[in-house]
Amino acid sequence: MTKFSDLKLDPKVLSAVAEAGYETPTPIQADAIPPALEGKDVLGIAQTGTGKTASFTLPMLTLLRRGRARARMPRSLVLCPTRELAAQVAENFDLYAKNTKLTRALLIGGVSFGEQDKLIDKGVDVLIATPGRLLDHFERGKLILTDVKIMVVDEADRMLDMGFIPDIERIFQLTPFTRQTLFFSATMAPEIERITNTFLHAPVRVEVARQATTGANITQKLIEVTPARRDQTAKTKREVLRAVIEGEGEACTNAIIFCNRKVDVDIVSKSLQKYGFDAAPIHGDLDQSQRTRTLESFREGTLKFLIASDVAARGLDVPAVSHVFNYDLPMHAEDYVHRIGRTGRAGRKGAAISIYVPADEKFLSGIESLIEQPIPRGELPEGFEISEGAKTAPVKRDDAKGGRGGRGGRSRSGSSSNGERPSRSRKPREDKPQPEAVETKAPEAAKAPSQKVDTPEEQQPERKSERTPERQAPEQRPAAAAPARHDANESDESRNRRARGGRGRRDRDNGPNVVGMGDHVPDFLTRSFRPGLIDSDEAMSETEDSAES
DNA sequence: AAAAAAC
Repeated sequence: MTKFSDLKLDPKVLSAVAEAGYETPTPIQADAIPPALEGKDVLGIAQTGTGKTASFTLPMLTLLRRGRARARMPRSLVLCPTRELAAQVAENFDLYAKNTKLTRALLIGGVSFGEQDKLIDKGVDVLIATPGRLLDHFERGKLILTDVKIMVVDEADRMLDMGFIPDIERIFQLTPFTRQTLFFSATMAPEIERITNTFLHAPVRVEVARQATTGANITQKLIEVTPARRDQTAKTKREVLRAVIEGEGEACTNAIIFCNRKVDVDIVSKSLQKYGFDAAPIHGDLDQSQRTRTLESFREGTLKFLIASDVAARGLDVPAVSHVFNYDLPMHAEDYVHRIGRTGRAGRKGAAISIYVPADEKFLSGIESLIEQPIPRGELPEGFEISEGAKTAPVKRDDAKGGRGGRGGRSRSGSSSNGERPSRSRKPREDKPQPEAVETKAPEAAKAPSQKVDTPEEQQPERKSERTPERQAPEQRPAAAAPARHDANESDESRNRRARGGRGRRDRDNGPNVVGMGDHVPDFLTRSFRPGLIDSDEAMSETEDSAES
């Protein structure tokens, strides 16, 4: 069997590989490294998790050992679709270059130019970049690409998905025709084919068998959920998520929870935090520094639950994730494979549990036909019912918590988006028998305290002095205690809701009184609800709105 | 139909 030592790598590079504990190359490494070392173009068709990064890093370093970088003229270029992937490649580079004097710069967005400029000016051997920032540097005249000897395109199909192909073509054209190109893609879409035909010269095609789409060591499960009412879908899914996580118990050492939308990443993350889970969000709208920090702590194991958009679906190397949860089924079947591929890596066991609602039917059938098998249906842990079980909320209710539960159930009705007043002025439950509506609300409120009701309070002690959280259902607290970023979401949502129907409805209900209501509103609010922060904030803004209209 | 990436 081939060893790294058989591969004609530079001794300094080889020693770093050995020091990192690697002896035997993966198939793609064994196949791609030799032609790359010969200076040939390589077209690698491989998924992430196959050892792709080293398959271009090691030959690059070896080839670059001859020669030196000149100011502003990098000698090689690695392009990645996301900042995190670029950072990861940079880490790999550091690892394997540590015994050499080769230098690199990481050019990604979201961070200041200063440091990057400095490195470029000094001259680096390798630029690792996302396309936008690279072109930005170029357009500012900071960067000369005519000395690029080796160019790597990583995750080309994802670049395609993300609309980067024009940028990639442009960058290709800025580099010398004589460069060596190493090009990696998980699939060969027609557009990818076209690019490779245009920019690669007689490439050696290296293909690793498609990852068993669903690694045998990954246990998959699908939890079917039918929410009681469509407008409760999100809340129900959060309940189910918590139940499923808790159902996994100790087996779940850490997990990535995927959502399709950034806003849901924030909401789910915040919701889990509120229930005492060690959770943090990651998606493209967050500060790069926060993204980096969050990912770092997740890797270190100090963060247990990473709530993620598909920014984290592919390529992120987090060695030991015990679980992947799909809060949303991905819309693209491919992404399902990528997402669950975050667990069960390196031969470890993994579990992938997905939440399914009827609206996901299209996505599910796409996934199941891609992986050529049905995802085994699972059940919710004890206390929950599924399938027809319109409400997945537990039917049982802990009497000891009765008072709190009842109260929580009531105040929760509109708490999640500050929609108290609109929903309150709505004709009560005209579409539902009242008892049922009550029943769907009370159980969660009752269940929540039985879980970790005290934890959120411990986590947010600074709020205690301002309000009386112990009298409020957990679901209600965070809106006030939430970080500013999320508050913005919440208030947007509530603003929209008011704009759409809340106020209109109330106008109908209350007639002209509404307009002149400003001074009276606080009174009715204080009588009907706890005068918490949420309510008074809401009262303020709505009062102002009303006064203007 | 959504996310990601430049400022």
